[in-house]
Amino acid sequence: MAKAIRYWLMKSEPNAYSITDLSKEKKKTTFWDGVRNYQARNIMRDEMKVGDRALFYHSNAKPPGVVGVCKIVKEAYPDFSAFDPKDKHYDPKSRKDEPRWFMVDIKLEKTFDRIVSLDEIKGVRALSKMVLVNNSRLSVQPVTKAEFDTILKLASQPV
DNA sequence: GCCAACGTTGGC
DNA sequence: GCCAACGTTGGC
Repeated sequence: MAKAIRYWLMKSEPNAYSITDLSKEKKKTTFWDGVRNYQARNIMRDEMKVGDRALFYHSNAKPPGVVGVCKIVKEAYPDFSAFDPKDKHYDPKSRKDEPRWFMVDIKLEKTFDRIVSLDEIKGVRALSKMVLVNNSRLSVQPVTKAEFDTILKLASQPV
């Protein structure tokens, strides 16, 4: 039997890159570059597998919250934005022969009819253990299947 | 724009 | 290896 898929949450500031931007991409697919946090990198590099699902979260938004679902379509490979001195996320310590930062490709699967806001998430008991609520700074984080399903259910219900 | 909570850096 | 200083994240 195939290994069970896993669930994640990935943050982006909509000012920088929103779910609408992703929806306009060719094949609705993009590479998740610019992650410069080791914990987040390790998750992408070591744990994310093709077929896994990720909640797409808008941070620094009004309101912040989950806005859709994506699917991992390509497993970790070197984040080339770290090699480009002109890139905002340039890191001279990452070298092509020894890359420090990695990224995955994600494909938009569904944009929610409504945002499931952080405020709402905080009010749901079943979601009180989410990493989002307890270690709010991690930009790529694990989500349990139960949490994932709960968010999907909320998104399908009127506010 | 503020600032708390983290993460990273670098001197020692 | 400690820890102060600094930088970043992200909610508010």
